[in-house]
Amino acid sequence: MRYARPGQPVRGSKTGKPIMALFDLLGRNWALGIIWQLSAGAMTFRALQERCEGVSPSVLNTRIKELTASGLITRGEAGYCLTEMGEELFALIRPLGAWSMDWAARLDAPDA
Amino acid sequence: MRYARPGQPVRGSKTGKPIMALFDLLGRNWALGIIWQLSAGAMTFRALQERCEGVSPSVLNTRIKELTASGLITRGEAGYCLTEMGEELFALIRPLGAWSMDWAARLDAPDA
DNA sequence: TAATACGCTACGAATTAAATAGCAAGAGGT
DNA sequence: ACCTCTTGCTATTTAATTCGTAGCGTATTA
Repeated sequence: MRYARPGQPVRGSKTGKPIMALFDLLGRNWALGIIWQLSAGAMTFRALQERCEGVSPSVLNTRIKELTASGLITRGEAGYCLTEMGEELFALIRPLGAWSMDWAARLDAPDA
Repeated sequence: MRYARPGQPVRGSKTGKPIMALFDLLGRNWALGIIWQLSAGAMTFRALQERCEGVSPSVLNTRIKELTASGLITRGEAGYCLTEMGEELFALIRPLGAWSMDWAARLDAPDA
């Protein structure tokens, strides 16, 4: 398996620029969703799967491995959770929650 | 083609929550990279393709349509560019640039 | 002992992306 | 008119990813 890591070429990025490695990592199905859900606290594999609307275990497992290798999540006593870096990243993407609601409203009423 | 739009079920999201629709949209290959590159200003299809490390035209074209339908990018005189909403979104993800460099450094030296 | 929850793995099918070639339209020059 | 170039994009084939489902092995609880 090929993991997205800064400093080396990754899928879709021949330069290995950190931001492109990050985009490659996050630009996979459910990667952002997993971080988002884990921000609520540690949870088991199956709880996480359920929160991610029943994503298939194979995809979930793959994402977990990628995110773990990238130092964003880890597995503790209470299940999977964000690492310190993962919490930092979540703090950055957190505003997307509020913004997405604005976005949704404006897509419904483009003349706002 | 099935576009990611808030308010209705999308790929991987049966609930239609705005944040999940957004994650679905951004969680596709090159979606984030395209927004990132367009923040530098309007550019032609081929210029954008070149900046995205030679992404295939079919993928680029698909992403352009999705992002256009979602109101994040548009096509003006000088080529493709971010809409007002696109600029807003970029402002939110912009901090990822600096953070990703920290992240890269800490992955190389985990004992920092 | 049975039942349950757990973290996964296997595998075929479906979807998505990549790679490459090339077309039609427009601009510009000769 | 003709050639050349750029542009936006489509077509086609092939590769990679994701999905959906079934189920295994272990641990815990009843």
